[in-house]
Amino acid sequence: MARDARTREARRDALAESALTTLGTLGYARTSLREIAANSEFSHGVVHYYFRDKTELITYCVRYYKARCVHRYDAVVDDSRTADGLLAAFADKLVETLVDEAPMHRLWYDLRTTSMFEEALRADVVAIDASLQDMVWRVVSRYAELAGRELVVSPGVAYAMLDGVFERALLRHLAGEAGALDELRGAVLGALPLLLHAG
Amino acid sequence: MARDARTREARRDALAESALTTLGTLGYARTSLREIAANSEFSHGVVHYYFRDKTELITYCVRYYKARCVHRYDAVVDDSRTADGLLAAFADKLVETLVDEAPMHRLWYDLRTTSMFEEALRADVVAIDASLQDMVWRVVSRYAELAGRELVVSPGVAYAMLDGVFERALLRHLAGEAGALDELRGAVLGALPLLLHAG
DNA sequence: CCAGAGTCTTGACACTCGTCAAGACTTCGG
DNA sequence: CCGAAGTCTTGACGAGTGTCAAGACTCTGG
Repeated sequence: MARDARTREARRDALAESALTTLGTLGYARTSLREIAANSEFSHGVVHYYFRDKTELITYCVRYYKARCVHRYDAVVDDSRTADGLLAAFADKLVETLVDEAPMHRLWYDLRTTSMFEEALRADVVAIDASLQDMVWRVVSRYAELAGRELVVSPGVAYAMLDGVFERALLRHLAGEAGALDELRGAVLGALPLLLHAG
Repeated sequence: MARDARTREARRDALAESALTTLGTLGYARTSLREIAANSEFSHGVVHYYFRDKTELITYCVRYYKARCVHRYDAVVDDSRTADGLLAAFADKLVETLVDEAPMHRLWYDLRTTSMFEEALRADVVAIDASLQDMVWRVVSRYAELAGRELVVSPGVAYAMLDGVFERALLRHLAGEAGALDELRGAVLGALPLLLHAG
């Protein structure tokens, strides 16, 4: 009989979970449906039972991924009581997530870059990028508020700069460069104050 | 008879040229040797006459690409006589190259991201990244010199921040967002002064 | 308990890929 | 002008891909 819609959604999520694991390991281009299925408890044919095609699965994954990462630093914002405390906590959290979720982060950069070539991904990537920008802006603007000073950059520029620093750290970390994590922490501690108005 | 070694090198360069065009259009993952050959005056089999395998061709392309882009802003550095003049010229040049060579830039980001998954690319990517960092540092340090002030960021951080801003602008430009170019120019004009010591 | 709807597996399809071998074409020294 | 060395094309191969259809399995309502 018709299975509960909730169960069906659970199956889709389970496949998305396996897909994200595979994508984080192999990257977007080298991930096949058979490999995703092999990393799950199902066979390769079942994918087309729950998803129309590969694109729909990937898109579903991307949204699934987004939902669980855009509030990663909210606790830092809520719990910090001083500008310096927020800054230190944010830097530490960035380092932590870079290490703990390196595959997911490189997957995100992979998807974002791929969207420069494949229009099918573009809309979702742009939406996630905006969410990440908001996430960063919550941190940065709270930081300015605690410091009692104005910000001299727009949300987009603040996000772009921090993202550039993070992407570089991820690349170096994955390349096995030992100093990458400390450089990330130091870069954030040094860079965020620059975004505040001198007065 | 044995063809001139110079001619052989010219063939390799011609293939690299076609490969770069194709890579810039389709991206690393979707570029096949047949497609590269189709964009050249040769047939698909000739690739293995001049290159051992696909990896060697790609690697050759990457080095070929690097050689012609890492001195892109040297004229800006050499010709500018004031800090503000250098800043404006640099911002304009960034916008210009983003527009004129968008496919090459997205290819670079594609290769860099792919190197997070494929170790074969990593060494070359790290080398190019270092060259780009040097290129940016030549601009930034000359800017500080002309301004008569010290820089408060390391070469790595300066590069990462500018690169983040540029990558974001490229993404938005390719997505058809009209304001991307002006935002890039404005971001650079606003951000570089922040890297100078206040005193 | 059993018929049937729902779920999942298996195997096949058409296609593309990198690679390579066989041979045709080109060029040039003798 | 001929033969050989160099250059290039053609066609094939095995592997891997997304997709889908046919059937086996599972579970539940009557």
